[in-house]
Amino acid sequence: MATIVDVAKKAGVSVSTVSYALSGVRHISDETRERILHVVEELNYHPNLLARGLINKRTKIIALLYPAVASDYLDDVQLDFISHIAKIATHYGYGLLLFTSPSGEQEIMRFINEGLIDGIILMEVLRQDPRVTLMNKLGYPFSLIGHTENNKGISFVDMDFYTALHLCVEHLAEFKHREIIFIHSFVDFQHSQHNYLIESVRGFNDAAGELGVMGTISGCKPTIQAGYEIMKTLLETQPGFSAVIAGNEPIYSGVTQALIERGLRIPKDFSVIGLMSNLSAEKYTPKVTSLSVPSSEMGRMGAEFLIKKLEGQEIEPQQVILPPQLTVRQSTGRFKKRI
Amino acid sequence: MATIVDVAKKAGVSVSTVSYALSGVRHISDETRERILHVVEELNYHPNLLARGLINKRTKIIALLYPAVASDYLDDVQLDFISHIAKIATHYGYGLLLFTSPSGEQEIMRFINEGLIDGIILMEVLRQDPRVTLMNKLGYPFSLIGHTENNKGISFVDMDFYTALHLCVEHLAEFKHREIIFIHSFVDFQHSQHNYLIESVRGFNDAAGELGVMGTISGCKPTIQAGYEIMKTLLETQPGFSAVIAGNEPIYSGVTQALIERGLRIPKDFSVIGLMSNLSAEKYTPKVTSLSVPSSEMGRMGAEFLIKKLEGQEIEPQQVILPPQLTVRQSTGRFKKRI
DNA sequence: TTATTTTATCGAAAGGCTTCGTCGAATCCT
DNA sequence: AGGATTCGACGAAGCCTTTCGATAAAATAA
Repeated sequence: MATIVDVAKKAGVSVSTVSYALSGVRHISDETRERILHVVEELNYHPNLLARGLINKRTKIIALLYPAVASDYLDDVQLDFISHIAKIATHYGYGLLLFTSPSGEQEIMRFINEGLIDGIILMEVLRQDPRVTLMNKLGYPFSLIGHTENNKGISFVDMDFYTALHLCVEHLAEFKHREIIFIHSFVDFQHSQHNYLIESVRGFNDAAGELGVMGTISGCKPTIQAGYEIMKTLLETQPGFSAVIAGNEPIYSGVTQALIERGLRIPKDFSVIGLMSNLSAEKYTPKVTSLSVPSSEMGRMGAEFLIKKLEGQEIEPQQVILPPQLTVRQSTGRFKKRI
Repeated sequence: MATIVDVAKKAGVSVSTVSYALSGVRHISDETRERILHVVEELNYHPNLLARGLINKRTKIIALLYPAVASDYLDDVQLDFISHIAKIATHYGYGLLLFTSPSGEQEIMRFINEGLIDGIILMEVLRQDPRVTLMNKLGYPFSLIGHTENNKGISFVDMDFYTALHLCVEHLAEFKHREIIFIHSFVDFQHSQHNYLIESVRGFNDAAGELGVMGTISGCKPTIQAGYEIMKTLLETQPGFSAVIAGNEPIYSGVTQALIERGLRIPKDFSVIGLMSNLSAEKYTPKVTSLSVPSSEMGRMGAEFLIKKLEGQEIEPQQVILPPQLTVRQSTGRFKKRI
């Protein structure tokens, strides 16, 4: 592996000259530069990033702390975030380091102190997130996918979940549904500090109130099985409802399975809206009327906000809350009394 | 950010003493060590990974070169690989750097020469892969998900795609299907060097020959739309067939949509096997009889093979070809003449 | 008691790069 | 022509660790 010394020797110049020739920080005569560049090519020289990082305190590596999911897998939306963040990072010449988000602040401190990472993108942010508080205090560069309660000086991108659920209810109300159930995914809602959950619930309740429909909220683990079971129970215990908003893809799938088992057809007998990616929504038959998180957009922005901050291009924090988009496909229809 | 010098000063010892106290390479008296450890705690000191890496030539970072898919998204199986590799890496204290696989060998050389990465995991390997040749020549640590033609000295994990497709055909033949179509995903099959594709096709053809069924091979882009269109065409031009093996999830989805549009029911009128993850297979109604790549297993092994090599635990190359597993669910059934 | 080994710690080099200060040579000005 | 600039390139310091060789003190052996 060739070092800068090798290049300098072979080109018959000093080490610093090589450095300047490559960085352009100081002027080097055309002739010398050409010669150096030639040797660089010849030896396939690439500056050692460790040595360079040791000096600039910049590594061009950012970290994505993604949620350590209980179910051991990431859902379609989260994966969309990740792949788009990776794409943007690569595009800007950054490496993306993947870590399951540590619970403790200690762990975060370690990452930061080890000097390997220029900045952090955080997912699954809580309303009051100790990780955010910590990084803010340390003045460490980061951006959020999601947001906290107090966002002063923080760059983030999120979706407006309040309006999102409002839209869903509106859509169903237009189809004359009078009893709607929102099955969201949660672990422990009572203590949940996830902003998107709280906002979703608020939007759902407000819309139901405003539009005079009866809205019920239910929740289960984000698995097909759980969605299936809760839906089966609901069909027995709550005879009046005719529409469901499924909080994510597995739940949607479980819900439909319970419906089909009951002989209920979508959308003739029953309407279902799914919160899932557009790609997932197209996979089902009937295609799913879906409220899709603009994950590619959010991933892109989350990454760009951080990178721009690192490059010193943006000093003002960037805060974006994207509008939700309801795509009406074929899983929702006009209300018909259940038999 | 505290450095080792700060620790040394505060503890009243030399820098090297601190280093030894922390690494345990040389003995340091209990008393001194305690004192140092205490200061370390106090200052929240963490060794700078860059400085350390500059010396040991080890960074505890591995890179995953994942395929740069044209369709701009990764499918369920690939995502499964990635999330499991990330998990294992974290578990062993390694960071996982994500890169879309560079086409050129130049790019790979750059990664290696920059000294940031200890080893590489390669996905979407070709039969004769220049990247593999290169890394072999350089003696650079790597492992493969998939394998090449000549695997001497290479660690890899793969699935037996020959047997996989053989199993699929067997299953359909048992149900008396006499005309089967295998729709795989490809970009340019003529020049494809993907081992899994070649093996799949071979397994399909051999099985068809042995079992006396008529096997046709078709291919399209891995999108729902493409699957839908090719299936629609096939239904018109090739009246006799009653079963399809869909090469991946979007194709499966497109195929089913074309069938439903034609009024053909699964599995009553038509059988479909999907090559997809078990999780995806469970999402559909009817649940999909699927040939699932053991992606979690493969991701785990791919990562472990590399890490063990890096840690010097395994000198012998590890080569594993996992058996395919056909899970019979509800999308396949006994042959019935199409009307 | 002197010589020898062991123990506990220190100082300095090395790893590869960037950057600051410097200096000789070439160019300019008056 | 002599002094002031500019140009082109060099040497050395510094970033933070690890590690090798060395040293003084303590413990053991003769």
